[in-house]
Amino acid sequence: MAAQVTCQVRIMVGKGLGMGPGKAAMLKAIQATKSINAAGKQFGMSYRRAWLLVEEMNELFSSPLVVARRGGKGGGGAEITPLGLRVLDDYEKLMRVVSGSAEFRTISRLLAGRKGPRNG
Amino acid sequence: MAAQVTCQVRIMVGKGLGMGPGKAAMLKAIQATKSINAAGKQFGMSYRRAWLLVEEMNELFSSPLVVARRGGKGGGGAEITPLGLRVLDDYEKLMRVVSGSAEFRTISRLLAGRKGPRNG
DNA sequence: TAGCGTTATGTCCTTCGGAACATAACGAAA
DNA sequence: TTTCGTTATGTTCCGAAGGACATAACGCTA
Repeated sequence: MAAQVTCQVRIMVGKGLGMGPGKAAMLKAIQATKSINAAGKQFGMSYRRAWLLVEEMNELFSSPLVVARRGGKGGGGAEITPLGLRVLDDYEKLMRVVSGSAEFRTISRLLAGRKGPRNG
Repeated sequence: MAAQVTCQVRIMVGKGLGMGPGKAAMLKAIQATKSINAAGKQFGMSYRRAWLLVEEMNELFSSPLVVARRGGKGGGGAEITPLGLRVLDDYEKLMRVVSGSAEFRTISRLLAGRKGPRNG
């Protein structure tokens, strides 16, 4: 069984990560679960790490991608803002552009046809 | 001064990195310098690390992307194979596709217009 | 044959990202 | 006012990745 060949796109701000697969997945999961905690758990991620990702995203853009409230019904929750939705949509479109490109398919084919079995 | 917004593409094989910015840069530098050692130094990289990158690439594809010889005139050297050249070309084309896409420009603009100054 | 610069490879050490754990704040509902 | 689940934040610990250092192999050239 050959390991799957996939691609990732990272948007860098200076030397740091602005937007990537992890943050995008986090946005999507928050959109679905309305909770930072629940979203993080979908990836086997500690709440702390999930929250730090959200914090990072919110700091990076001119206005937050995620708003959260604590206390109250269900203990609290979170949801993505219109800006968050827009960024998420654009990122996913970009992923489709790359995944569907002839260049990716070419490299992918070359990588898939390698010799021995590898981990992963 | 706003930090520069750039993008990276990573081709993953299973959980591991198949081709990315570092390996592509390494390929390009070897092509230019005909030396793993000299190529690595261009990025302030130890010879060991540079060689490990090459080793990894050669193992990943069905045939090597880089061939090296030791001893002889100049102590030895390295160069990229036709397959290496092809992979490098395709990767660079893919980078241009992403960099030139409307989606990247959109996210880039949103990131560039953020609040406080950041490191990087 | 001695010298030189590069490839090839092993070992130790440091650094850093993330995991694990702990704790406080919050506000609706019972 | 007690309970509950979530957000918010600090501290400590560990493993993996990379850097530093050491050494051998190699083959042309002088």
